Amino acid sequence: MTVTLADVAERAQVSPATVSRVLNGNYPVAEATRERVLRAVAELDYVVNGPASALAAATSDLVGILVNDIADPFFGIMAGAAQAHLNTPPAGADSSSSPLAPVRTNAERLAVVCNTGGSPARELTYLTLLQRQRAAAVILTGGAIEDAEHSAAVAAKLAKLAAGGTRIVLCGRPALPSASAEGAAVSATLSFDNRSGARRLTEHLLALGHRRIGYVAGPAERTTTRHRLEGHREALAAAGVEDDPALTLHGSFDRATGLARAAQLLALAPDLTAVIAANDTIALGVCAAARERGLRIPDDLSVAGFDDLPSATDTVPALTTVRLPLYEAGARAGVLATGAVEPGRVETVPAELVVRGSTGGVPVPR
Amino acid sequence: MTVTLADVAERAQVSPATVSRVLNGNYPVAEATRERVLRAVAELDYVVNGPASALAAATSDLVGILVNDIADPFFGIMAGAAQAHLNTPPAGADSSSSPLAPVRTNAERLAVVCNTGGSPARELTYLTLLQRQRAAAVILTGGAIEDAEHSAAVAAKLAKLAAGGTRIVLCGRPALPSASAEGAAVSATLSFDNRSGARRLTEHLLALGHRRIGYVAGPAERTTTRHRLEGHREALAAAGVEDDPALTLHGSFDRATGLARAAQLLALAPDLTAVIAANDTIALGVCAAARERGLRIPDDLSVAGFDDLPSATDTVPALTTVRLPLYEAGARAGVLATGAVEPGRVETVPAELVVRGSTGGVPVPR
DNA sequence: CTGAAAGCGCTTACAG
DNA sequence: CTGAAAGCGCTTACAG
Repeated sequence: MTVTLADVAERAQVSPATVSRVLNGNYPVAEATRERVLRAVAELDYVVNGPASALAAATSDLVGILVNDIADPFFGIMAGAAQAHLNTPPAGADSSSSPLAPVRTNAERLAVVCNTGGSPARELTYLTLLQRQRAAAVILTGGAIEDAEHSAAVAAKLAKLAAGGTRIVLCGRPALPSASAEGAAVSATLSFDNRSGARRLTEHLLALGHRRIGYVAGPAERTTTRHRLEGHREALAAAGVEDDPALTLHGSFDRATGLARAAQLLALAPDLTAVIAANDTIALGVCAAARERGLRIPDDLSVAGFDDLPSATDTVPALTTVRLPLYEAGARAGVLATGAVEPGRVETVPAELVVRGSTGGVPVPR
Repeated sequence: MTVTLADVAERAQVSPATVSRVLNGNYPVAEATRERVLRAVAELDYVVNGPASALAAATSDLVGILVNDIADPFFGIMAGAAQAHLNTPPAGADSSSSPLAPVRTNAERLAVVCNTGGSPARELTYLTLLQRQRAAAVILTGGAIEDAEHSAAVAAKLAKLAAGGTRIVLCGRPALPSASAEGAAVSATLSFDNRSGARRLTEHLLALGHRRIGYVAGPAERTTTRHRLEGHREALAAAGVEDDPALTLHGSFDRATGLARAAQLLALAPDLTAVIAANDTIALGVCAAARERGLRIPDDLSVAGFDDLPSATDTVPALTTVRLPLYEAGARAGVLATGAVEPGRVETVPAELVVRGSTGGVPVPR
């Protein structure tokens, strides 16, 4: 019923092998033959059978992109950028004029975004599914879960994936120990400089005179949460400011957390003059909590976020935050997932302080 | 090198056929045999070869979700919901206790999100790639491009996909003519009631006394754009209010469009008392433009959006908008993509007016 | 309940 | 430059 390669071969009066060669462009084929085959392909509206091709060639063109939350633009921006750069020709190559250029409509890599929803189990499940599909590459985005057992399971899975020829790229996730077998399996790591960014943000607040600073952190078990919190604490320690544990509250990386935790913090410690959110989305909730309490930003309360998502400029005033070049990082991850890199490469993505209107001086006591 | 089903069979002292049966749980197997096989699977850390399995069984468990912009939560919310409901057991089934329950870690469907970026060519490319993978289902989300040639190409492709056994679900996209072969190929359509929602929104503004209403529309060639605009115009016509073509400007569904177009509108027609944005993201840009011009919302200018994204409540004041149950719609699409439905089903997703602080009475002339 | 065997639709040495 | 043939790793009637 479905048209197969054999049908094309018959119509073009050549062997299946020749059709395969024309389609893949990996062997020389006489121009006249080539044209005959292409005409037959067009006439029969032939579409390669992906599984059969993947089985025979022992490779596939599937690239999996794992994200923690697909509804969060933090991940959407990275995933979209990665996907857009998966088929970027290596610089200098001019495939359009090469006589061996593959002609498949399907020469393109299929970038697929897999949403773990932050669940360790689903992360592993997706990795297995991608392993099963013999994916060409896997890009893991965002922070990792810090649970010894889970980390070991992921590392082991990545090593197996790599052993099977799948390229692994970490984007926004700390590098695995490079000495370990698992670390060596990772093709490339783009690690975000969360710690430095967070430190600079807190230094900014300290410079403005703030001493009582609330902190709404993300899930306790994520690397992103820990690194940002550590940067914050480093800055406090360096300035000799007490780090009151009661001023740090954990939650999810979402608006609801910001709203709830900020409300708690403000009720608990009315002397707070600033609240730092672990990311911009949480910061939106913090701003909402401040509004509910009738606090003006930044006159009564300074608020800051992290990431510099597009929404950071939609609050009034706009959010002071730490900019992470998410699009650029995602794009780079896409290139690394396909290009030829010597494994084990680690690049640090810089985090830049962006001061806007939501932070200001310490309110004068009334 | 990689462990195959034959290796498992050898270790478990059974035939490959038996291993396959245990793994798929589609044939009765003696309990003792079953256990032996499972032990061998675990010991060898066996992972099914997806392509081989798909080739032999002539099916795959890939489900493609096409989105126009993965960085936009409008799509992220739907895609995430769909993905989360792809493996929902049909109501009433209790698979956990069935002795025939498949034991593959990989029984799950692999939901993959494909980002077209709004490009017609990429939409077609992805459909071909999914066809090539013999996808179990394809969910197309968001508005369609209204270009006769492209529409025909998509419809033809969908018909072929369906002929190959792929289930097709449209979510947030108008139904194809049900009489046509292509329409019949679509398993289910969830069409958003954009027109009514838009009409109700404009009626709300008219009831507040607004007569000069600007409109920042989406891309001219998308169904979503057209339907929302038609609803707006219906309301104007019904109220006998002139529809000044100069007050409608087109752009993309993004913040930058809202900012630029609103600035143009306000410069062009300073007598505007309200601006409607085709979606919430555009509305954020409209609000920014109003701020830049020193206009207070809603005292000087009423602003409204569409979709009721989470960000709609982060503006100050919160955005009046039209709520689309995106999560619910995506979840339903996920269920329809896997469950057994008689093809051709069409469901309308209601759009509900949500009045918040960004719209108010007409400003008193000063 | 289990096995032997054919077949799914490609790709790729191996010859020529 | 082209073809015949083996093989990729599964699944599934067909027998028993």
